[in-house]
Amino acid sequence: MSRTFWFCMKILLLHSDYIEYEVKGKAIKNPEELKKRNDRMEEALVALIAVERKDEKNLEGAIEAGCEEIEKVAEEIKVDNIMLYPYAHLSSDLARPKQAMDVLRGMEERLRERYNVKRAPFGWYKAFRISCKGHPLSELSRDVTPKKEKTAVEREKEVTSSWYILTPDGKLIDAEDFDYTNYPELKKLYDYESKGTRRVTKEPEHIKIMRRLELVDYEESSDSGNFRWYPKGRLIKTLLERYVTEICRELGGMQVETPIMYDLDHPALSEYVKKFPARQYIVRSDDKDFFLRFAACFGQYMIAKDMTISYRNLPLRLYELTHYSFRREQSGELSGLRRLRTFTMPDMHTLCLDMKQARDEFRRQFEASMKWMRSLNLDYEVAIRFVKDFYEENKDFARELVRLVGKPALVEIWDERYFYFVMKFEFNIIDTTDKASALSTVQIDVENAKRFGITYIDRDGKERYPYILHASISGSIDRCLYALLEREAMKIKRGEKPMLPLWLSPIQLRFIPVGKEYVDDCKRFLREIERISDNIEVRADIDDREESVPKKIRDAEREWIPIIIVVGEEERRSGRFKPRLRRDSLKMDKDTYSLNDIYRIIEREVRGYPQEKLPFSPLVSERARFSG
RNA sequence: GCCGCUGUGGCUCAGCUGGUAGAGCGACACCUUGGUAAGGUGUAGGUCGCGGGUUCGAAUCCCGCCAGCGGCUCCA
Repeated sequence: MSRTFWFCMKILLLHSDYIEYEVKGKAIKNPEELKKRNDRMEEALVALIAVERKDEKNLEGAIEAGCEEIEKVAEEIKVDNIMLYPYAHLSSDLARPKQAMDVLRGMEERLRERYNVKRAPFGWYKAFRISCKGHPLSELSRDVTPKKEKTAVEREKEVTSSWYILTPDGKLIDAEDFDYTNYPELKKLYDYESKGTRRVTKEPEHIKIMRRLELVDYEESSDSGNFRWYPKGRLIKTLLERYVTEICRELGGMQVETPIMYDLDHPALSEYVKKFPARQYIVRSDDKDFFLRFAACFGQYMIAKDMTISYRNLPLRLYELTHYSFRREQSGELSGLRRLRTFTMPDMHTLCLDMKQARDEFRRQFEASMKWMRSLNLDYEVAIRFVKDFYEENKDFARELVRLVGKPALVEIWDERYFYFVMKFEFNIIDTTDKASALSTVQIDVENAKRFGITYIDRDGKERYPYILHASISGSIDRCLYALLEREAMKIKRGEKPMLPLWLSPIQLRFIPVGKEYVDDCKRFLREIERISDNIEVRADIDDREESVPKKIRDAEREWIPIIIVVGEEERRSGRFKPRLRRDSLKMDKDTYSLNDIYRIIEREVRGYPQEKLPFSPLVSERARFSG
């Protein structure tokens, strides 16, 4: 089973008349400090112990389980004396010395509560003599599986969920009884979230599209779920990153940058990370293990705990674009741009004075997320999740959020809290295979301020723990591209032309000369557009290849280019054009367009969004192909 | 991670009751000098995912591995 880890400490138990040893010399570089060079114990249960590498993942658990085994035997054979004796030869996969010593010391301390305990020093060669009693119970070996703290996943399983639909007019309806006639996608979200079993499925459409459009591709020489981004894909990603960063800064986020890896042994971090075993990439450096961050939480907690914060400074927001976050998902869980092992995500943490302030900030961030989804022209389904008690106290707040989005939302209520938050929302998009994926999300965290020692000084001069909002306004940037492509793929199925929002289109405008003698005219038009634009970068290019006009139009259409202009004698003479406009909404009420009209169309669509130049030569003939 | 399916030129795929490879697109060259979704001809390009095995001989059969997709699981 993937989530069960057998941490094995090896113990050999001997019931002895006596044991004695004498230290001879160092066995490791930095052995334990010696208190005695030799020692002896009568009528002792001798525990020869090897702490294994796997025990390192849960030192406390190893100590506890190891002691339990020893106590069980001590009970049976009725001894009061226990000798703990480090004995490396029982294992070929030893823990590192520091960790092993910690375990042995921990066991000594705990056993001392009920027994006379001696412990042979760690890291020394010793001569020893044991007189074993030889009765049936006098020689036992044990593989010890430590006590394991329950993971969040396991705890979640014990929590029961209730599902409802909350309508904009404030009605909470059992999700099974809701009439989904006008909300087919909300039904898909509910089915996916609550039941999650599907039969007929195929590859999601975005995978072929992202490769065909030369946006993103697999990278076989890396680990699974680590992709390469071609210029057009990187351009889109850059624009998304810049825009979500703008939104977060407008919300008051102070942009910071934090390390991508953290010490696995850090007390507060490890306690937290342990709840998600085997979800991390581990990087080894000298003798230390580091895990790669799966969000920006840690870095920002570490900053926040060292800050001097007054109640007057709240709400206080730290923001970072995690380029990258790492989650070592199981191989079978990876899927195109939907689920990666390495991805980019904005992560903002807002420290709040009290629950009222937390709600106010939550609402602002909820609205910012709505703005984000609108900018990407994405339809989404809203899920809001609460711990039951918290919902009871915040019913009005729930209604308010649903009123803001103006459509019914899926509400999940947990009977108890299994994780760090009391409430969260997500905006989910439904893809071509009817799967739901979360994009924007905000959570109210009531636990981590205490765990990480994040405090502010209140009016009365006392230290208090703030509530912490975790916000990812866009969700994973990679996943946003997945969402864009999937939603366009659905349009293709309905017979509509796919198109990215103009501000994200790698090429917004293409000139197609009818013959090579018109390439110079196209260049002239291109310069003219550039001259007209002031703050806007119009991404325009020229298909100067020696191909037929229909062929070049076909290629431009297949690239989803929103505005295509054929240039020949007519256009050279008049300076007026008959553009192919991919969406009716781009059209103006006229037969022919001037360059100025074309510019105005683009400007209208991209104003207020980040601007980037064309990421390659404006001459199509000069560009190499990246993939199919 | 487990189970299933897939893996053949840059891309999409054919060939697979064993006799060492084909097409279309793309690239390149030439012809065509084009008016709103594929103009024509030709050329080059392949350790048939990787590693073993069976066989006189393996893209084809067997075993192992890797990768992709799907299902389970999972999604901090």
